[in-house]
Amino acid sequence: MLISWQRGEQLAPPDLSRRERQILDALYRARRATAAEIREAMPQAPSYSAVRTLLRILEDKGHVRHEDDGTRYVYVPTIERDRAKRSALRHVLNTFFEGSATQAILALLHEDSKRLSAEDWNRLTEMIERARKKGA
Amino acid sequence: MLISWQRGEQLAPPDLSRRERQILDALYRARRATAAEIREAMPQAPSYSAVRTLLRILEDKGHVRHEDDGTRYVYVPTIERDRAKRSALRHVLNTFFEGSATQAILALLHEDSKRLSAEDWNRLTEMIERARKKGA
DNA sequence: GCCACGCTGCCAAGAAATTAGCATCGAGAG
DNA sequence: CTCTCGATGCTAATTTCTTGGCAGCGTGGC
Repeated sequence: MLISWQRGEQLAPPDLSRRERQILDALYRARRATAAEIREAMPQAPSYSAVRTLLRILEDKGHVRHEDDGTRYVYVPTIERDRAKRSALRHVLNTFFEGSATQAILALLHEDSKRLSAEDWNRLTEMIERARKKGA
Repeated sequence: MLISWQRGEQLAPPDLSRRERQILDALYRARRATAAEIREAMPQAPSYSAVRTLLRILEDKGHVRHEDDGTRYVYVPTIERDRAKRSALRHVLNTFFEGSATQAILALLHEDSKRLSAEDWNRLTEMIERARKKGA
């Protein structure tokens, strides 16, 4: 059997440990936050001290930087949200959708169809039209 | 600042180590594969022996099972692809799209708009219509 | 000035993950 | 039957992660 990876991409081992990933994800979600805030946002959070250590490590590895806010640090991801976003999407696409955005969209629709309002649907259709023109 | 997690979900620490995730992902991509095949599909792969060990651990943890194929093992994820798929999507949604499928779809369209054929677009529109009716 | 508080820096122990190596076993060829 | 090959089971050692703890520093209250 042949297992192929699509496009030379986040194929590399994540380079982040489990906890590091968890923290980085929380940070992406928050966009910017202090160690304490991140910790609060984490279920089954490790100690405050641990979070700080991990943030320091993430900073070493270049995934995160901090800004001084008075006496404390506010952390921010270094890789732009947008790039990280696309990378994450692509990873899911490659793992579960054979790299096909269309398939993924279908899954998303299926997942959320009950929650969407009429207005959402209209916006969606509109979005597609716009994207279609842009792409063509 | 308040960082909120949406829906009680994969919030738990992944419970899988970096390597375990990597291997499980490869397996989801392949749908079924032997240790050797998985290893070949991994960039910066560890030794064959390591891959086997990790598969055994994944089996212990219940994420994977194996079937005998003659003299060797073929591994398969135990959690249905579909469920894993949804879980992965939701995670990305929560991390980068504020839980909004619509936003994610927009990103996917943006990402792929150049690659889609006219036929793809039609199918997409059709999909939306169908999902819309089904949801309503 | 002096203390309490909130935060940071650093470190070293303990736990977990990761790896390689070796012993084994069964199938098939000669 | 016997040897070889390809696979597996297991385990011990190493590396990396993860954690808590403690010292230090600046700010604000009293």
